[in-house]
Amino acid sequence: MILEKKKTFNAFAARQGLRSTRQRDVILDVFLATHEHLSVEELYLKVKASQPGIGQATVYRTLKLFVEAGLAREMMLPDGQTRYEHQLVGEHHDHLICTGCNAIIEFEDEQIEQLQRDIAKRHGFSLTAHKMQLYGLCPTCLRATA
Amino acid sequence: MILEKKKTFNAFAARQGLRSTRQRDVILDVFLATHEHLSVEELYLKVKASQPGIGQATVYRTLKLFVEAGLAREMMLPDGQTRYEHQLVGEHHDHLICTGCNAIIEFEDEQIEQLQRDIAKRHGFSLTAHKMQLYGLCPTCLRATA
DNA sequence: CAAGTTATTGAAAGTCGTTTTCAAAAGGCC
DNA sequence: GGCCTTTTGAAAACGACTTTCAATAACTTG
Repeated sequence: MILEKKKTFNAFAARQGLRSTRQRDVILDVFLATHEHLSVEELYLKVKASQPGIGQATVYRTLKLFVEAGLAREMMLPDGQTRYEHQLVGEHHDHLICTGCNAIIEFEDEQIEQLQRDIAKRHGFSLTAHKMQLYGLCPTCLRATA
Repeated sequence: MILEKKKTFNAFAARQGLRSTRQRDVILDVFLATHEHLSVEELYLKVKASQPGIGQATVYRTLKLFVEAGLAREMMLPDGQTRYEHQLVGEHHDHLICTGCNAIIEFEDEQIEQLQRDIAKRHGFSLTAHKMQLYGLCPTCLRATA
């Protein structure tokens, strides 16, 4: 699966006439090895740990490429940092976010997606993307608050 | 209705021990007179037109108060600016956004809200808020693209 | 209503995430 | 290996927003 993603990126790079560099390889490896919703800063630290000397700017630039290549998705939380998560082709999930501990739970709901398509259709829109975040307190934080 | 909102704010101000100032009155008037999803910058320009000398910082500070008072809602679009819209008590709508012309259409869907509550419940969350944006092309932009 | 206390203000400086600039370095092609 | 072009890192620039701070304005109290 990681190999598959690397292929996806290489295909994209070839299509765009991008050069293959050590930096991009490292950043892709680091990104693919994670499973959280990481900020650029966090990614940058991991990258630097594995290859000191790689600059932040390169990490920023490369993550944008991943989005273009379709293997990452940007998400903006109210904390003001852009975070990146893996994007599996054809799959799109949404987020349930705990405002207590910032935990993020992913979910998918085909019924909601269908209703979203209905709404778009009703307004004559051709839908290309959507974002949905539910905010609340997770069971642990609820218990702590009570 | 505008009067009602002013009362809401005054009540909030009194509760918080806030002082009543000319600046806050002006900003509230300007805000209530709008019907779009305005950025702070846009609001600031309108405010300055009506009362030159009011600073940006005051507009930023005051809009946050409106949110706390429950009469405005923040929304962040991918353009990086925070926008504010009116918030009617008990009503919460979502947005359908045209990526061509940036038009914003508001909608409400009780079915989706119910499903959201179900999802939260399933994960043991106590839901406090949600954000949902659908992105696509509006009929006009669709026609222009074709 | 004057005096004192405290909140509020505007301007400017500061933050912080992100982007751009630019010269040096590296990649790919002949 | 040379040549042209992309990519890079460091530092500067950017832009939205927040903070600082001294001046000013709003309540409170006597």
